[in-house]
Amino acid sequence: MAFTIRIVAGSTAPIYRQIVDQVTRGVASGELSVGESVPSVRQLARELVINPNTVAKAYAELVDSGFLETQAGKGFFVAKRRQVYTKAERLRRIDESIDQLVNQTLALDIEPEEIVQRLLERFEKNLKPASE
Amino acid sequence: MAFTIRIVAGSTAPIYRQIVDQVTRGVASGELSVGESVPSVRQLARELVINPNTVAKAYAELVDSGFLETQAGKGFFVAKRRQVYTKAERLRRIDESIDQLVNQTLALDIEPEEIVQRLLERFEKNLKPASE
Amino acid sequence: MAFTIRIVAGSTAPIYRQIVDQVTRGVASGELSVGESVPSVRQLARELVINPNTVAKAYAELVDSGFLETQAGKGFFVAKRRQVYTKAERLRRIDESIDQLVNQTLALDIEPEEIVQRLLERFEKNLKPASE
Amino acid sequence: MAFTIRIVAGSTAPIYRQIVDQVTRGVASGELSVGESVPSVRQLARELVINPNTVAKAYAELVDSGFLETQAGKGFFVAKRRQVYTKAERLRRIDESIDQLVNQTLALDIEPEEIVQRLLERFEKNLKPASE
DNA sequence: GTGGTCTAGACCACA
DNA sequence: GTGGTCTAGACCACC
Repeated sequence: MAFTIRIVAGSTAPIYRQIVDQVTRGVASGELSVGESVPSVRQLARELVINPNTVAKAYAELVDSGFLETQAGKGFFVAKRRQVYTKAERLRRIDESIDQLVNQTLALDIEPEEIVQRLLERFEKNLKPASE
Repeated sequence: MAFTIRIVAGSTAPIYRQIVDQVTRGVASGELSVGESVPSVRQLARELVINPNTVAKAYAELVDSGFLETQAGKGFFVAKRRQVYTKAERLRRIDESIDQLVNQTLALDIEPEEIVQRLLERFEKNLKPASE
Repeated sequence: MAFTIRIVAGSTAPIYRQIVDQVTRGVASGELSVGESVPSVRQLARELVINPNTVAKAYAELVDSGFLETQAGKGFFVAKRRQVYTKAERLRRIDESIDQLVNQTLALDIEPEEIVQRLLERFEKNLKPASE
Repeated sequence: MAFTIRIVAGSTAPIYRQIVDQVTRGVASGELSVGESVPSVRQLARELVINPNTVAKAYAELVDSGFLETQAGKGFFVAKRRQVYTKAERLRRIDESIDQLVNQTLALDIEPEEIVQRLLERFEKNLKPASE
């Protein structure tokens, strides 16, 4: 079964980010297993009707962050998971996102409980290998 | 003690965003009370060693979202708190922040439980008008 | 025929306001439909012979009030119509315009009846998707 | 009975505008009659705790638009009403305000009927010599 | 002194 | 090519 990636046109997230996120999730959820190949840059670009540069950029970032490996002439494969950022660096980055969420919660006058509930729902939806 | 704003150089958040967030927090936490003035555009720009336009952009956004009011020739003042956005619009905006947090969590391979815990800590710290 | 925007030099309204108003009308009248793109910041700036920042400021306001959406690197698009502001906030904003009209009417010594009549005419002209 | 002017601190309208508007209304409503004197610049500035320049500027505009006359060494008096703008010019100016109101009505998705009703209320309230 | 608007031009991220 | 951010500096209205 081929791993499929979908681009949401209207999304605020840039296309290359959407690709990165979906591959990341595929690996995290186990839908993509170590050693498995992902679509070639050109093929995925054709499928999604986007610029190959955009796919290449996404894959480059995935290689950089340790999710993919490239084998010259053969394509991209799911890498053995390794951490590229130190724990401290990862927490610093995630804390910026947490801060922003807390700020928005205050700014929009929403109950923290409501935020936590929505966050948990989102985590559940994204962690199970979607049947969709 | 005067209300102070600090810009973090290494942050991914743009300067004007950092100003918006900190004033928002100041108002939400009660550190800034209704009718109180905030530093003038030029003064804050001098303090932070940034361009006045950058401060003006941040303040304009705060006026639009109902946190500040302006009196031409006199300055910006903390506005009476009011609900500007519909519930649907507020959820739409908060969901963008939640999505970003979920994506980062997966991308950085951090346990959702850890995120939720950190978020709860942050809420506690920010919702009680800290002694700080 | 492409959607065109015109700037009136002698107007008291600032340029960016004129752009905001005309795009708003275009969307409200249906001349611009959902998903359609508006001229790029740079192109419109060239056409109107104004600074790109001025266009950007207008577009940013239109995004904030829910009329446009942005896709970085691709442009601005007409957003699906949604209610962004609470009823109270909308009345607060419209009352500012009403106040200004009443003040001008008194200052210019014009009969209120004449104002009401002109206003009604204007509503009729603008609310039916004109053949123009 | 002295003619009193009140300044609303939180208003978006500049102070000098508020003075101009209130004197204009006083004349239009008949509360101030031809030949009657208005408070001196210095006295009004003291009363309102504002800068005398601000009062002077307002009075200058009222003289310019024909509502007041000045008699050297004696003060300012309500002038015999005369029109300083041509009818066409007055309509052009008022039309800008009408346009803005129509735009806001479209932008905020408010029923024209509601606008007309609020406008009429406002006219009524402002035309009768307020007992307040 | 204050804010509001506009220009010119730079650098970056994204497609 | 697109938008997003920031700087530098101008001119105006208002206090």
